[in-house]
Amino acid sequence: MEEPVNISIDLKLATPAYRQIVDAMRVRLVEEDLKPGQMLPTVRRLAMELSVHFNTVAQAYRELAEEGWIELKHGRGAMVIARRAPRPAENAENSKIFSERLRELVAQMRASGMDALHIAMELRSLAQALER
Amino acid sequence: MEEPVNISIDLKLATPAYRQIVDAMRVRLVEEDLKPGQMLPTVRRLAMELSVHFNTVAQAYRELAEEGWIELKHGRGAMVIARRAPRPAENAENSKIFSERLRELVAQMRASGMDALHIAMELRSLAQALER
Amino acid sequence: MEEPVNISIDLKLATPAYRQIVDAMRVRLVEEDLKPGQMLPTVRRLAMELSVHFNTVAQAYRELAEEGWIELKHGRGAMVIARRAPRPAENAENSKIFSERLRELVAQMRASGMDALHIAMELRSLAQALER
Amino acid sequence: MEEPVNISIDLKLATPAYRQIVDAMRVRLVEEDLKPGQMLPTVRRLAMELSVHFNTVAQAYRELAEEGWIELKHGRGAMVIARRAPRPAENAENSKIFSERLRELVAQMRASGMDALHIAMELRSLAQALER
DNA sequence: GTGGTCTAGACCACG
DNA sequence: GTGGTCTAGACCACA
Repeated sequence: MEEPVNISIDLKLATPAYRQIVDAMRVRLVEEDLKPGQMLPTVRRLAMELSVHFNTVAQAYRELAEEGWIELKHGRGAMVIARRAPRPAENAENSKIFSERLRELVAQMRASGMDALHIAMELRSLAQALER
Repeated sequence: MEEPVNISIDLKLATPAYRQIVDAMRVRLVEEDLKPGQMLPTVRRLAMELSVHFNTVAQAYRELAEEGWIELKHGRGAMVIARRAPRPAENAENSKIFSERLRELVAQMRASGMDALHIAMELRSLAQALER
Repeated sequence: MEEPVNISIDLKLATPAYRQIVDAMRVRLVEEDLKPGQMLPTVRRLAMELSVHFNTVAQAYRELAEEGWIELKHGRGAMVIARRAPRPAENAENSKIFSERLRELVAQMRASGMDALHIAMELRSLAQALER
Repeated sequence: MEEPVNISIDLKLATPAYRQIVDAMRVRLVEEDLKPGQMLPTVRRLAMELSVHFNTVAQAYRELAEEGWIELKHGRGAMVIARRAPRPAENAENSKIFSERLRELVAQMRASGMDALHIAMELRSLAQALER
C-alpha cells in the first residue's frame, strides 16, 4: 500500500528544500498520482532518499497536512486523505495574485532566453491537460 | 523622458519586497512597456512611491542591472538599455526547471480552489500573447 | 452487570486515542454515570467497538486505574471502584494551572469564532450543574 | 512601541513549550492586552526571557501568524495585526468539540480534588467577563 | 518504529 | 540585527 513518491530536490537552488518537497508533492496530489488512502513513506525514509534531515521532511509533511492533503498519525505514518475543496470565496483575491505570478514566471522564462513559441507550446499543453 | 513605473507591491506577502519589484519590472521590460533609452525613477523616488526603504529599491535595481536590463549611472539614476539576448546554452537546463515551476504554480492554483477551466483560459491567453 | 460505556472517539483529532478514551470516561465517572461496582467492557471488546488497537484501550484503563477510578483484575476485566478523594494538598498548585487552562480554552473558543454570549451560556450551565 | 509579553511557561509540564507560548499569547490577544499595531519582542529576545531556544519561540510565532494574529516580517520583527474574524461556518462542528473539551476539563478539575463550588465560581466569573 | 519536540549552532535572506 | 532554513542528534509520546 505504500507508494514511492518519486520526487527529487536540488539543495543548490534558492528555494528551501522543504518548499521543494511540498511543491513537488502538491503537483502529484493535484494530478492524483497520489490518491486518498495511500500511505506515504515515513519522514525518516523519505529523508534518507532525498539526503536531507528528517526534520526537513517532517516540516514539509506538516505543511501538506495543514493544507489538508495528508494526515499525520502518531506512530502510524502519513496517509493521503480526501481533501475538502477550499471555498472559492477568497479566489477573487487569489486569482489576481496567481495570474500575476503566472505572468511574472513567463517573463522570467523569456528573460532567461527561452523561445517564446516554445513557452507558448508548454502553456497550451498545460491548458489542454486541465480541460480534460 | 522619465517613465512612471506603475508597479505596486504588497508588503504583507511572503515574497520579499525587492523580489516583487524585480519581478514586476521584469514583466514590463519583457513586454516592452519599458523600452531601451527610457529613464527610470531614482532609487529614492521609487522607494517613496512604494513606501519601502531605498536600500530595497537599490537592491532591486542592482539585480535588474545584473540581468542586463538597466544601467545604473552614479548620481544620474537608471536607464533601460538594449539587452543582449542571453545565450541559449543554459536553456536546456533552465527549461526543465521552469517547466516544473510552471506545473507547480498551476497545481497551487488548483489547490487554492481556482476553477480548472478558468486556469486553462488564462494559460491559453498567455500563450496567444507570446505567439504574436 | 456490565455497562455499555457509550463513548466515541475521533482518530482524526490531534488528541491521541488513549487520551480521548480517558477523558471521555473520566467525565462519565465524575458525573456518576458509571458507579462503583459496575463492570467495564473488556479491553478487547471496547477496542473493537472503538476500532482501535487493544493496547490503546489497555493504556487508557491503566491510566484510569492509576487515577483510582477503576480496578483491573487479571483475566476478569475492570471494575469501577469507590475512589478515595485525592487530598486537597496538591490543589493550591493545580488550581492555578487548571484556571489558566480554562482561560486558554475559552480564548481558543473565541478565537475559533464562537459567539462570546454562547460561550458564557455554556459556562453558566456547567456551573449550575456543579452547584446541584 | 514594543510591548512586554508577560507570559511564563513551565518546561516540566507535558504540554510542549511552543504550545504553552501560543496558548498564553492567544489569551492575551483575545483579551486585547496585545492590540493590533503593537510590536512583539523578537524571537531571540523572548527566547532568552523564557530560557528556551529561539527556534521554539519562532515556531510559536509562526503558529500565531498562521492563525492570523500576528505578522512576521523579515528583518523587521513581529507585529500584532487586526485579525479578520473566522467565519462561523465551521462552528457547528467546533462548538460541539469545544463543549466536550470544556466538560472534560471540568471533570479533570473535580477529579483532582478541586471543590465543585469553587469551580462553579470560576466558571461564572469567566462567563461574566464574556458578557461585558 | 512512528511522528513530535527541543536544543545547539551554522548559515542565509532581508531590510 | 531581524526572521528563516537546515543539520545533528537527544529524548519523548504514541500505537
